[in-house]
Amino acid sequence: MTDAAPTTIDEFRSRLASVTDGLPKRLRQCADYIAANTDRIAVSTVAELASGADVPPSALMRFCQILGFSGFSEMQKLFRDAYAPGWPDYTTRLRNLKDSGAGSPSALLAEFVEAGRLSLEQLAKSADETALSQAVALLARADTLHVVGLRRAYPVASYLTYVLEKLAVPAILHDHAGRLDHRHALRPSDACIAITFAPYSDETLSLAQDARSRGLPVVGITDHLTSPIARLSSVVLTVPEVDFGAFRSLSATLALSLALAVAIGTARG
Amino acid sequence: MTDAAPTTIDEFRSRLASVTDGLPKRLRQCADYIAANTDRIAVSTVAELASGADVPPSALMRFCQILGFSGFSEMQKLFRDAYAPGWPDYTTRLRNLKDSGAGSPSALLAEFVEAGRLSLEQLAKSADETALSQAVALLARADTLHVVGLRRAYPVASYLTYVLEKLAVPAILHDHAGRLDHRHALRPSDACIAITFAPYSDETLSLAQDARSRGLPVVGITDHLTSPIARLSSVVLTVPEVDFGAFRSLSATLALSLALAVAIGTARG
DNA sequence: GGCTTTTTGGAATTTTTATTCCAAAAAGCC
DNA sequence: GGCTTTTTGGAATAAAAATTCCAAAAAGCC
Repeated sequence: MTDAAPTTIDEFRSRLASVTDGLPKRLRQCADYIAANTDRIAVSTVAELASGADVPPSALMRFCQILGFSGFSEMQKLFRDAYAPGWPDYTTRLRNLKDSGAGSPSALLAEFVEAGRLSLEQLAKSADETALSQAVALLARADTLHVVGLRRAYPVASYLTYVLEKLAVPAILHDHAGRLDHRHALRPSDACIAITFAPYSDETLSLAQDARSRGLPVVGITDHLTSPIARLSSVVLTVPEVDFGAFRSLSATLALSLALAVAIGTARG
Repeated sequence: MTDAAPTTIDEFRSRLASVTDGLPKRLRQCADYIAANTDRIAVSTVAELASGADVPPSALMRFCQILGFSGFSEMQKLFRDAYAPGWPDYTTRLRNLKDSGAGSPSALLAEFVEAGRLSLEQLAKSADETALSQAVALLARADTLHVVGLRRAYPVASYLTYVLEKLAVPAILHDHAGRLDHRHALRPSDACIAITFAPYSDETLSLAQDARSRGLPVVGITDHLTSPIARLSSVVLTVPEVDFGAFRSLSATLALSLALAVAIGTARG
């Protein structure tokens, strides 16, 4: 109760977690609200936070003291010092880039950077952890992984295959080079990763279909749960990719693919 | 002078820019300091900002009014409210993902998302606008673009080629499939884009060397100005890609490549 | 160089915000 | 059910911050 005040945000979080249980009703409301709105501490007043937590200001004051601070101000100082908004000089710079005129290379770069960043943020927010774990489990116990992705999904498919290979996971990239078809390489103990975005590529769907009818598990990486690949897949991973102009950044898709590959590599030991 | 107060941060910035010239000494100090520290407005007091700008608090108050606000508090409100969509649940969510245990798929995803985001931010901060414009100019007046990038640079090279093709810019991907070599396709009126990261691929360097000795302009996309591709290039674009584990996110490289491709497409009309 | 206008700094004031304290309510205990 | 302890809400107070105002200084003008 009279411990020293947390001096870092990580310390703050663990203190918060350790103190939350065994707190009376009102103080618990404070703890819950603060945990869910940690980011607003730096820019709010006691009254604002208290009303958000639906408690009187005095309750919130007491709560700050329970965490070890002398009062609200001391707690706020921690967050104000650490405050680095999602736009330090980064946003300023983006703005400068864009200001150099619509259509200029710099402005385009700014747009694509922004599209990539948004995609990644949305991925973090919307990623389905359960599906991801299922996909890893499924793919980790397969012998060989068959990766397919064409057109704009091709860079992802090729990188995924590259990383899998580096991790000593047997993987075949079905790239349709020379219209050669390796679908007879699909063995029942294998698994398939199919990547496709609207407009969905027939060749990709066809390979997934083939894998499915041979009894291979199929993991689909696509843009929506309504994508045609969904019906063919055992597990579907959706990626909310933000386009700029007609082109998608692929940042989110690559991040997801990398995570998938490394998780598979780890699971296989 | 008595315009309405800015209601968005963009508006704020342009107001600031338009008002800065023709301001007396002290007020100008305010303008400069605020422009450089916009991000701290939300979490500072008048006194703190004033002392940062090395002016008395009253000067800063006057400055707020010149911008159209009734006072400092109104200006601060703009930034405190706008802060909501910076980290709101995104950072919390990332944290949750990571908390699910080191090595878990979710934790890996969080790491790659973070690596990608950092890469993009650094790219925005460090991008060399001049070099980018030069590269676009050089590539826009070439007949055919020869794109080369192997191993981990291959996904980038392939996507770049895909996008160029979509934009009706003639492009050849030198993918070394079947060890076939297209270097005789290099014509003096063409140009070359070579992408390579440490450890630099010999084949990529060799093709760039060839292009150079035939008098083609070479644009290098690489990790450092000291990269071996730099000596072979007419223009070098560096990308500060953040790795996680042994693998790079490629987000920044792809964003840069996309911007390059679209700028070339636009410049060619 | 004197006069007018603009700019400046700081002290005084007002407003807002944080913090304390205590009586009432609730919860726990015998 | 009465007694003790804990928890709570709100009014009172203290502290801090924002804002105003004005006299002095500086700059501009004739």
